Formats: sequence, C-alpha cells, structure tokens
Amino acid sequence: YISGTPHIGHAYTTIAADVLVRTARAHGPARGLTGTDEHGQKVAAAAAAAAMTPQAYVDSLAPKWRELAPAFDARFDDFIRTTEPRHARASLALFEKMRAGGDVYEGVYEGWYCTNDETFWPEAKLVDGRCPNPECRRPVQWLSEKNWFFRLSAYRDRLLEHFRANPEFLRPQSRYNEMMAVLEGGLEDLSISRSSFDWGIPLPGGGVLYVWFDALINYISALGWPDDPDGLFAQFWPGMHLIGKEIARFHTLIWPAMLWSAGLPIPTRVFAHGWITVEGEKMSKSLGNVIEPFALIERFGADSVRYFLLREAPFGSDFSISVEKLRMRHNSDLGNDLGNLMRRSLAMLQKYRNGLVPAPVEGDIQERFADLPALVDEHVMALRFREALDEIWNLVTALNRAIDDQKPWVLYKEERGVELDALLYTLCEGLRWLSLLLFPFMPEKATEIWRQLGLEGTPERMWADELVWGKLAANTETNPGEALFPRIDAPAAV
RNA sequence: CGCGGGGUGGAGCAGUCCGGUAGCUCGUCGGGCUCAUAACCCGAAGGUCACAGGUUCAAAUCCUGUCCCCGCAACCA
Repeated sequence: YISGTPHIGHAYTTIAADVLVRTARAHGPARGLTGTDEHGQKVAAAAAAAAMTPQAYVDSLAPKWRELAPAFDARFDDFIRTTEPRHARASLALFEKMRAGGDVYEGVYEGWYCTNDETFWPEAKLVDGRCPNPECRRPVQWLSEKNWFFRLSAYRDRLLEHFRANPEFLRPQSRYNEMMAVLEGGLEDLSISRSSFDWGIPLPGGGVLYVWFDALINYISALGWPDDPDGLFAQFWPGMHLIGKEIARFHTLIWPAMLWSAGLPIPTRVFAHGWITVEGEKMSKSLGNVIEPFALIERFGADSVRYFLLREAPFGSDFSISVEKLRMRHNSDLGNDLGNLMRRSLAMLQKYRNGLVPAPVEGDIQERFADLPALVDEHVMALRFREALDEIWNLVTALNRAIDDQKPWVLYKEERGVELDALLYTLCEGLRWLSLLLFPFMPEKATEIWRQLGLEGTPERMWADELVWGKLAANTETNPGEALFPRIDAPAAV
C-alpha cells in the first residue's frame, strides 16, 4: 500500500519473499511478484492535501517503492502498480465473472458518515453521537449509497472447511486461530464498490471498485489473467502470499472467496509475518525511531541486513530490532564465523598449497551434512528462515571446529600431506556448499565466496546438480581477497 | 467483561499446539590454539520457566484464577 516512503518493515516482507523465490528457483521455475496498491480514499485525501491529482501523487511516490527491492538485492520478475491498465482490465473481468455467477448484487451501503474525515463509523464507535476522531468530533450524518455487494457470507462454510482440512493454509498458528475465530463468528457480505469518491477502478454503471477488492486481484492481473497471453497464469497460479499480519483477513477469507466465486484456484498458502519494533516500541515518526532502510544498507550492506532480519527472530512473530543488534550479528555471525572461516581457509591453502585445491575426498563432514540441502529447502519453503540459517551455521561451526581439531599448521610442519590435503579440500568444498546454500539469503556475499574459491559465474544454480560433494575440482585456483564482512565498530561513545 | 501478543539464567530469544532430564545467541569466567577480521575451539558459572491453585506417576508445556508489560481498535508489512 502506497503511502509516504518505505520503511524497514516493507523491506522485511520484500526480503523474505526474495529468499523464498530464490530458493525455489534452485529447484525449478519460480516467479516473484511485488508492487504497489495505489487506490482508495486515503490516497485521494493525501493527494488533495498535497494539491495534486491522485494519479500525479502516486506517480510521485511509486519510484521510491520500486527502488526498495533492488536496493536489498531482491529480484522480482514483475512489479505491478494497481493503477496500470492491465490491472483494471483484470479487476473488471473478475468483477463481471463474479456477477455472472450470481455472487455480486446491488445493495445499499449505509452508516454514520463523517464528511470531514470521509469515513463511515460503526454506531458503537460514536462518541456522544459525534465523530470519534478526537481531532474532529463533528456531528455525523446517516448516509446511504447504492453499491455493489459480494455475497461473502455464502462462503463461510466452505472457508471453514478449507481451514480445517488445510491447517497449513495460513501460518503462523496464531493468525490461523484468529481467522478461525472470525469464521466461527460468521461473515457478512462485503461492499465492493464506492460511489462517494472516484479514485479507483471505474465501474461501467458508475462508482469505483473498493480499494481492497481491486488490490487483491494484483496477484493474478500481473500474471496476465484473464487472457494469459504468456501462459504465466497457467504456469504459476496458484501461488503463495507473503503479507503482514494485519491483512490476513483480506488474504485468507475475502480473497479465496472471490476466487472461488469466479471459479479460480485459491492460493496454496498464506504466510502472515509479524511486526518489526524498534527496541520494543512501535516505529513511529513522533517517537523518532523510524529505521530507514536505505540508511541501513549504506552502513551494513544489503546482505547483512537481509541476514539479520531473517536470523534474529522466528519469522511470524513480532520482533524488536536495533542497529546495535544488527551490528553484533554482523560482527559475530558473519564476520567472525563465516567471513573468518573463509579467510583462514583460503590463507592456509595459499600458504601450504599455493592456493590450489587438492583432490576431492570424502569424510565426516561430507557424511554429516549430506542432508543439509534438503533440510534447508524444507525450512525455507515453510518460511522457517531462522531454522534454515541455524542449520547452515552448523556447517560453518563444524568447519571452524575441524580446523582447530586437526591443526593444519602442525600437519604442515610434520609433513603429513595426505591429512592436510583432506582437510583443505573439505574446507573448500564446504565453502562451496555454503556459497550455494547462502545464495538465496545473501546473493552478493555468496557470489563473492564463489569467486574467491576460483569458480566461474555465480552460485545461482540448481541444487540437485551442484550440491554434490566432490564437485569442486582438484587444482582449482583460488583467489583469496578482501574480508567478506569487515568488522564494524560501535560509534565512539558520546 | 473489546481484540491480539508477551512475562523462561546478566541481555535478547527458542521450547508451550502433540506434558517426560530447560535449549540457543550474546555477555561473564577459566583453558587451548596461532591459519585467520583482537578472530577460532573447549569447558564452567548462572534459571523456584510472572504468581496462586488444580489435573497427572510426571507441567515452562494442560485446566482455573490473579498480577504486570506491549501492540491494535481510520486500509500501517
């Protein structure tokens, strides 16, 4: 939803989706979509306040949003704005299809309306019969407008059934429970058009589509539905949705009902992640604690931020971030554990074997981590990013430990070449695995590991072909280089 | 009785749905090592799992009640 500029929370969703898509691509075709939702009364009001037309207003904001994903190295295949013609076409087509099926009818939308706030208020919210907005408190009027309604109530039982039969449909559990409670309480029909303002997709008979009704459709309009000229809809729908927890209701109740109504398949799974808070408090301009994504990238690099957001807390629950925590993670996990592992490994290879990779060997590490790729894949596909990274870090730790256990500097001094070669190979091949496995999480740094190992291209490859122990060829010439994650010191005390 | 989340060693968090020796990261202390980004490895200390009842052979985990903290309650991920 387009409003102001993106903050770190938006980046969170974007990054998680990117990791998911990149991991999926390591197994076959996958497509990632993001974009902006640009209609609605709020946008119209904000535009008016800025003395702009709504279109000019959203046009002025959209570029910042389009930059967000690339800034974090998130590569999506498409970026859709709900103000694009392709989206209007699909939205109207879906509307018509639902109407033809008998689920859309004309009705009267009415309630207490505050003209100043341009908002309908439920009776219970009114304060002494006036607008509940503390800064308004004007008298409200009873307004009724003729609108289109969607027979959402008719889908309640089917939704309940679907939820019960597919406990994985909505994750995490807390959101699932919440939606079950809503369903058990019953669903009311939904007004899906507005006639009191005009910033939206115009309907043939007058009025515009309700912003949420059209916004949800972006997932299929971007795939080319209904004409599907490129076959994308056929190939990639139904897909998965990654959203913030506050819009679970729209994505798991209303959206599936809309799709069913039009005879289309519903999303395979919806994952509603939690909020990011700053030092335990909600980010807000008045508190002055907003973390600006572009500033973080400048200081830590996109990959460290990506890593931090997905490693720090279980995906799904709210979590509290701080720049200091990010700095600690950067230094300890990335710099000390991973970066230093690569550095010391390649330094020894350089020193003892002129930087040439010895012949492939198998061993404990290879055996112990044979299942790692499958495990990581399983975790990522279930949005357990933290668990996936925990598993990957077990390999990092195991390699660091192997160095300490086997003391290559002693092996070298005592001229125990076979043992030394075996260890050095294990380290290099382990690093190659790490590069492949970490690519979805940290594309740039993973590629740097790949490069320093002396490999061609990038680690964006099919796991089934590449994550085979022993694939790193003997005599590969490594290119040890700069530290992967240079230490970042705390700002000097003030 | 509005809705939701949470209270677990110094800090930050897992574990709670499907009861069975309380786990991770950071920090602290001690040791090892010297290839490496003052990095790495090993070991130790440290917790009445908010409180009170209950169920059970057994409860952080289930049930009941209480206290405290934090979000939300205009379409903000």
